[in-house]
Amino acid sequence: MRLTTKGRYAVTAMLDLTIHCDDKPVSLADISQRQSISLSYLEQLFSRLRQSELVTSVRGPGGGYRLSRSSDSIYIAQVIDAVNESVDTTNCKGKGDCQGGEICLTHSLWDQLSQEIHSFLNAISLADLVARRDVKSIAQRQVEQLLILNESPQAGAC
Amino acid sequence: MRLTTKGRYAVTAMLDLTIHCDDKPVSLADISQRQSISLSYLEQLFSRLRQSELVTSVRGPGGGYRLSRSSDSIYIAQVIDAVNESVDTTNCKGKGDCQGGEICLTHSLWDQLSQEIHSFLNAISLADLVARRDVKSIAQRQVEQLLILNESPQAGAC
DNA sequence: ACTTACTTGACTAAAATAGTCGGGTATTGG
DNA sequence: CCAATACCCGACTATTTTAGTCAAGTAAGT
Ligand code: FES
Ligand code: FES
Repeated sequence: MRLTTKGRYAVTAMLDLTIHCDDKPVSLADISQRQSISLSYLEQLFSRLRQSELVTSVRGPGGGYRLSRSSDSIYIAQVIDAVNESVDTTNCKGKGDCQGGEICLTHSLWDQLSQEIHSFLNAISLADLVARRDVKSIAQRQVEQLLILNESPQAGAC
Repeated sequence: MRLTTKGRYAVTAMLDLTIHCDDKPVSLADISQRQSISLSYLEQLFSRLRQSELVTSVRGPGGGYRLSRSSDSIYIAQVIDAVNESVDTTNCKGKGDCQGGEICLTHSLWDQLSQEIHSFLNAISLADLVARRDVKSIAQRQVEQLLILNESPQAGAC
């Protein structure tokens, strides 16, 4: 099992994408600033997200990324899977051959745990997260901090 | 979050300890053979398990390790915590200061997931695992394989 | 004494993480 | 057309973690 900043960044970026406009695509530079994630790293992550068809891209000036479908049909587990290749906690990738081809003592435990985690993350959509009170207020704060920092008078709060 | 072979080995070894006798202490050499885990690595793990007071040690010939208390009051989460320092999935160790001292967008999600995993692993005791049908039969297989391999006529199946 | 088996600490090869860097290519506003 | 924007892609790297090894002990039983 791996759940590190890679997966966290991916979910954070997708959430930022969900929050900021359904009309115009969002550039990685914007996400990078708001979420304090390195631009180059974001590019790497979005390459995977695009391959998994969670986002679509628009090139050229004014371009950026868009969710490929409605935010209530994109689940956290899918985002993590896209960048992190599964939340499997078994050692054998579910095959049951840990101990020289044979199943090990604790296989069933890890198998069960994996299912538990997966169903938890698969029950939460991006839309669910956006609806949370704390997420709303943090997003608000991030936008305000950025306006102060940039002094850019683009008041277009979608 | 980290859940790697370190945690898995620890749980496996503790389970082996639970299965093999409540009367005489179990040596690491035995566990090493049955579970195919390097002896030196086991020593390292048991050092942590002993510090967390999950096992007690007996030195000298015939010595080994014993569970420090009844197997139905040792939970998987405790074993993993002992070697793996928590199954926390947040980036901030629960402090909420990911983003330059401020809380990040996804903190509450990871916090919730951590609690989910912890309560799952904290609801399963070593005794619960031993009672499982698959665990019983795998343990049986391991003992038989070892007898064939060693030709040691210690028929003392506790 | 001698052997068994725990105890401790330092060391290491290999892998994964968390990025960076440098060049592309498509699009569009002027 | 042209230059700026912003996605696209692959290679490269420092750091950290994992998964161990190795050596030199110490305590206890026979
Ligand atoms: S984890 Fe699946 S066989 Fe060991
Ligand atoms: S994970 Fe806790 S603040 Fe970001």
